[in-house]
Parts: sequence; C-alpha cells; structure tokens
Amino acid sequence: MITRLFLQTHRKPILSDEDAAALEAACARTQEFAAKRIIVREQMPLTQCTLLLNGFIERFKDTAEGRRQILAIHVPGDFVDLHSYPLKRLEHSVAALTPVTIATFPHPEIRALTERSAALTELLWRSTLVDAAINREWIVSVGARSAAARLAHLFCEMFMRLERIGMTRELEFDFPVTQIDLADATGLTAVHANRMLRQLREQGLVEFRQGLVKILNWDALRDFAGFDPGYLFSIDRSVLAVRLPVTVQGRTQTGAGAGPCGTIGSFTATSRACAIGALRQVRAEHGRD
Amino acid sequence: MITRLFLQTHRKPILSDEDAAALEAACARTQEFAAKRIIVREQMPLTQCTLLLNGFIERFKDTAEGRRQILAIHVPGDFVDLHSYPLKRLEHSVAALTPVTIATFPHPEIRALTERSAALTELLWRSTLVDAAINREWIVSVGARSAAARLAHLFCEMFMRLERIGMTRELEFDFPVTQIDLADATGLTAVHANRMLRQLREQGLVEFRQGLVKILNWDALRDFAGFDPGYLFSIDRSVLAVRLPVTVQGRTQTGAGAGPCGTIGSFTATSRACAIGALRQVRAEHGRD
DNA sequence: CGTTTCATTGATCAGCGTCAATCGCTGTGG
DNA sequence: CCACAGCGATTGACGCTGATCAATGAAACG
Repeated sequence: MITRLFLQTHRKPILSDEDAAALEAACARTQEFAAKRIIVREQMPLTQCTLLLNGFIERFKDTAEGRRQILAIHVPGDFVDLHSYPLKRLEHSVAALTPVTIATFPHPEIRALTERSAALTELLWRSTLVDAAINREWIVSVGARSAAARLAHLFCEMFMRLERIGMTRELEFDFPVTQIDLADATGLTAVHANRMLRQLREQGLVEFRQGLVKILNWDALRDFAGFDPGYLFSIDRSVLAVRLPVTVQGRTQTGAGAGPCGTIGSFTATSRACAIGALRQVRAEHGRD
Repeated sequence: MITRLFLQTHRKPILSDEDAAALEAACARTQEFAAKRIIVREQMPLTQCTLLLNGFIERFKDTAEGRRQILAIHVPGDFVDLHSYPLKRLEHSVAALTPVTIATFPHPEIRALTERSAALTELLWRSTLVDAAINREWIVSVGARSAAARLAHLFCEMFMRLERIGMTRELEFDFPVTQIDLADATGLTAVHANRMLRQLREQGLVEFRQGLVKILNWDALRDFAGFDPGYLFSIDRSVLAVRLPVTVQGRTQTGAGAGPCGTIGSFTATSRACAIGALRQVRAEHGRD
C-alpha cells in the first residue's frame, strides 16, 4: 500500500475508505533514484507530485555565493512536493540524500481527487501546512538557536518524525546523511558542525556516527535544543505532552486569560523583559538550565 | 470589497464571479487592533481565519532564551492565518505590528467554500503555499546570508509585495516597524541591525528611517541581497524578469537538459565546487561581483 | 590502487553579540 | 508647563561564536 505511511503520519481529517482508495489509486507509478540525484529542479514546470516511499530526500536552494541551504529533509511517507500541485513549479530543488523509492501522482489525478472529496483535499492541504510549520521551526533554528542547539533540535525532530513511522529503535535511528548535509541544513560550516557534534557527544546528549544517531539522554537533549513537538502536529498532543513535558508552554501564561476562541487577544506583544523573566522562572521551576 | 487585495495578490487559479462572491460573503465581520496587540496566541484552538485589510502583522515565536523570532510579516491582502483552517491551531503567535484592520472568516464558512468549489479551494490552498515559500526563503536568509544581505533581502521582498498591492511610491514605501522588529525578523540583535542599516545607507543601497524605506539603487540592492522574486509566485514572472533580470537563473544551466517534465533529473546534487565555479562564471558574465 | 569524498583537528580571525551609555521623542501626571 | 518614565535609535568597547584556511587520515569508489 503506497500511501500507508502518509496516512499513518497524517491521520486528520479521517478519510472514508473510498477516499483512501481513491488516493491510493491516484498513483501513476513508482520509481527509484540513486543517492544525490536531483529529482526536481527549481523553476521547472511540474506535472506530478512525489510521495517518498523509501530513503531520505532533501529540498534545498543554492545561493549565489555557493552556499547550499537545505530547507527540509523528508522521510518515508512524506509528500515531498505536493505543493507543486497548486503552485505548478517549485522555487527550490529536490534531491535524494540516499537511494530512494518514490511514487508519483500526476497533477490531473490530484485535481480529480480534489473535485471528488473535500475531506481528502483538506488532508492533502493540511499535510502541506504541517510541512510549512516545519519550515517555520527551521527559521527559528537558524535564526535564534546556537550551533549545537540547532543540531540537537534537528535530531529531536527527526527522531519524532521517524518514530511516527516506526523507523526508530528505542533511542536510536538511522540517519544516513553526511556532516556536510547537517551543516547545510543548520546554516553552519561542516567544520563547525563536526565540532558541535563532538560537543554534543561529550556532553552525553546525542551521538552521530556514520549515519546512526544514538540519543544518550532524551530529556537533556530536548531541553538543550528547546524542542517542543507541537509544530509537528502529530496525532496525539496529549500523549506527547506526558512523554515530553512542554517547557515553553509557560509563555502563554504571561498575562491573564484571552478571549474564548483565542483570537481576541488582550495583551501586547511588548515587554520582552517581562516575558523573559517569566520564562526563566518557568525553567527554574523545572530545575533546568 | 474585503477580498480585493487578496485576489489582486493571488490571481491564479482564476475564480468565477460566483466563487469570488462566495468568498467575499464568507467574511463574518471586520475588527481593529492596536499596534503590538496579540491577535492569535500559539496553540489556542481556532475557529476562524484572519484576512489583513490594513496595517502590518507579524507571526512570531519566542524561544526559551527570550529571543523573539519573527516568522513572517504580513501586508494588506494577506490571509494571515488561513492555515489555521486545516490545522485547527497555530504553532506560533500572531500580533499587530501597527494598528490594523482585519476581516475574520469562520472555519465553517471556509469549509462551505471548499465543498462548493474546487477552484476556490485551490486558490486558498495556493495562497498558504506561497506563504510557505516565503518561509523557506527566510530560512535561506537567516541560514546563508550575511547580516546586511538579510536586511537588504527583506527590503526587496517587502517592496515587491507592497508594489503588488499599490502601496509603494516609486522606489520608496512605508514600512512602519522598529529596528527591533527588523532584528527579530532577520535573526540579528537590534544593535547589529542598526549598524548594518547604516552600512546599507552609506553604500547607497537603501535607507531605512522611522518607518520609511527609500531604495537608493534597486539593481545594486537586489544583487547585494541575492534577491530573486521567483519565490513570491507573483502573477507574471516574465514581466518581473524584464524589470529585474534574474541573476541566479544561470544556476539551472549547470549541466545539460533534464527530462521533459522536469521531474526526471539526470544530474547529481554533488560537486559543490563545480556548481560554485559555474555560478561565479555566470555572475562574471553579467559583470557582477 | 589512484581518486574523491568525508571526518577530524589545529590555528587564526572576523562577524556579530553583549554590555553600557547617551540622546531624542512621546506620553503622562502633577 | 514641566518633570519623569519608557521606548527606540545610535555609538563605543570588548569578547565569543562560528567562519576560514590548511592539513591529515580513513573510507568509498571506479
């Protein structure tokens, strides 16, 4: 079943059996690519979407200065370029990080799906938005986290996403990328990424060696990275909350209650100092830092 | 007409008059907020979406260390949190940068729209994906551009987005944000942002003074920022190409042609050196750098 | 087996953050 | 009308994080 992992990752909204079957049937064919092969080149007109079945895929842009910025790393079950359906072209390239197997869904087939079922459309739409939420978390990573925390955060994210599809073993998982890839994803140089990986290892947080990630201390790693899985929009946030007590939640307590639906806020976004103070307090209460 | 600027920004797919009217009618009410007011707080369950009619809005996250990362800046005509419809909650907060007027669209109304028209759904979907493309360009900014180039790039982006909705005058436009906001958007400190703004001014590229941006030399600014408007998915790329000759286009020429539909690439993503060399060459041909 | 890629480490240095002080503007209350 | 507080802009001094340059070894590959 081609769409199994996709549906396992994105469970809402719940599809009828017919819709699920229609989605499955929309696949035109499967295909394999060697590692490092470019699958989609930026700005080319596209007529199909790519569902990743096996292996790892990167989306990236190269800058004029010769730096590569990886924008996303995809795992099996991810609809790598579903956004090409409404957009018709991509503003970035897509390449295989490892040997991969993909399934392709022609745009006309997807159009037929959207005309057939609003629920199915919403599921597809939603999956592209979870992707976007991950994009935004990466903005936070490169914009506001230290080098070591960026790497730690990436490991946390990959762990949760791979666990969702059964690709972890206890606290370790295969992550067959190079240190150069890690550097390109986190906005660092390979040299510095290497040093930070050593630091993470020596701090007893996480170990990365030849494509294998071993999480040595999940709680410490999560705190160090400032990782809050909320942005992954996984199925059951309450379960995650138990397993991963959310540090940063305290933020929303800065000030009294908001309107009933949360859209009518009643507080300003100012007073950084105040918010920071509150945060430090929350962190202190949890005995961290 | 509430949706005028939105439809002006997002012209594809083209809507029927009925669909456009239905969209217009889905608005429940308009509302005003003072500057710095939080409009949507992260993680709160949402039941409506926000269309910005007037003013500027930011989407942001605060980190545990007290840093604020701005994830997006919205201009009139932007559906600020349309992604809350499929996602039901947001992983970030939304606040007014200036006094704003917004229109709210209840989720049930949007659901009705999606059940009514696949074309309308695609337009809405597409607009959330253009947003995501901007998110990704911001990853490139904070991850791979120098401090000054990040600011320059932001000014280029805002200029193009504001021009689309008629909010520029020749080469200047109102951008009523503080230097702190600019710093939070670009992953810099306010102090350093200030210095870089001075540098950009002294280099004769762009001037930012009390909420007014004056572009002193568009070509030089665009080149300095490495700005390629393709990621904005504006209406007519060819027009933009004439007006703003696309430097970075040359990249896709690195290697011979790809498959007919662009999905079957035939080159590897390796050999950075080669690609960089080719880029330098392209840039040299254009007499830059 | 040569060639290339990746990992690793050292030395050096620059870009950007941090700390601190000043100045101007605005709003506010006495 | 003035004193004062708060915020934003600006500038200087200093230091750290992370980039750059360089070299080596090991492993993968054709």
